[in-house]
Amino acid sequence: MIQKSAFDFFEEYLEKKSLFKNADALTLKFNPESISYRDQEVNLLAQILAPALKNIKPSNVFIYGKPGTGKTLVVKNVLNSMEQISTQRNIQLKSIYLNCKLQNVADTEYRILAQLAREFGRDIPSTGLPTNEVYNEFNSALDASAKLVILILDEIDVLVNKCGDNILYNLTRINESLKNSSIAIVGISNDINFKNNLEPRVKSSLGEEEVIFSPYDAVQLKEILDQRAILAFNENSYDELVVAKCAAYAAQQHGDARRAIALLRVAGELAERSNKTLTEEFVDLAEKQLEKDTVMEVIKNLTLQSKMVFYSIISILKNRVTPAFTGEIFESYKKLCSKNGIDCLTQRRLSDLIGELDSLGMINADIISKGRYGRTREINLGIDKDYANKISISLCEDLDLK
DNA sequence: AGTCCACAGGAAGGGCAGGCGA
DNA sequence: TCGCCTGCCCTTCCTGTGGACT
Repeated sequence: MIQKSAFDFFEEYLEKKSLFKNADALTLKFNPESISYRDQEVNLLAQILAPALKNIKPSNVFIYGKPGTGKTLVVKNVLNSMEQISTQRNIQLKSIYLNCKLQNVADTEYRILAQLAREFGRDIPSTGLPTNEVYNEFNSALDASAKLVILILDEIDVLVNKCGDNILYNLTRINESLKNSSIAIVGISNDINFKNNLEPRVKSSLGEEEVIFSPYDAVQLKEILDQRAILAFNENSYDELVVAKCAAYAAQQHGDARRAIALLRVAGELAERSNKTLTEEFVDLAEKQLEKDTVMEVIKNLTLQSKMVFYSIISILKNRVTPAFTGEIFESYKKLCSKNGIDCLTQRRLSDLIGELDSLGMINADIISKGRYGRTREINLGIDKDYANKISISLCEDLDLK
């Protein structure tokens, strides 16, 4: 048999008519002209922020809603419009967007301030300066710019959970020391109870306005997907039922439009690779694929010790139906470490790592009491067992375990 | 009602790497 | 080179906890 060369493959690929007309319409970076079912939220946010165009500091705003409900899209859309107008009319306005979930970028007080100071051209090292000094740098740069700044802190709950709420208090207090500028904060959070956990002094200095985004229902999701599908795919390249199925899947997951769009994109890519039109079967395959991609991505980013702990958990659970407990996982982990010459952490630290694996969804760990036999975590796998076994094999190879 | 177990999880601090200015 | 600052990972020490057992 003559082997097909990569050259032939690419030739064929270029000749073939693609399912996609504009695949970008199904990506996160795509910015639609209008945002369906979010008129109220757009108007409310625009009303709150509008004073900035007259150089009056607007109220701080908190935006709540489940993932994929259009929060970030709406905020970016409103601020784009404001920036267009401010450029046209020479209004001194600047918006800065920071995602507090981005590790090593904006996930600590120091890093956020350093990023902000850099936005104004100040050269701040990634570590080394006292936080106070970075505050001073940012203050003076901001004041010198004589601009009104709207600071968007996306996933603000992640920041506060990690670093406490002091940073929010300090950011709101900056205004007191500014002569020529001011700063307003737009906080975006997936956690609707986020503000309840803030200290009263922070709450009073921060939360002046709130906008709440409710989840999309299946009908709304379908219409959103319909619009994107028309932009993304060529005519007759997909089955009408595909969009409905993607919408239904996403509606089950608290109306997450982001997930629905990703599902449609992956289903399209799978169909394209199979040289077929996009039908319902590819949506099922895409759902499985997305699930696996998420898990693999999480595992790839785990530290060595977290991988060791996860491997120990899979090893214990793979051959039984009953859950595991912290103590036995620690024992198994210790043996694994000593067998492989790896430094063993304390049980205290292991407990934290189990908590982290739980919050990542890799395992389900519930605290239970076994009465006289103590209090512990009851641990089950958060992923499919067969898939966990495959992961355990790949971890074994990755870590070169004996 | 008191005891006991097997942890959970908070607080404090050590050690390290990376960066700065003197 | 040294002292000082940061973030990060980790340990040690400690108190708290829920329910079975006595």
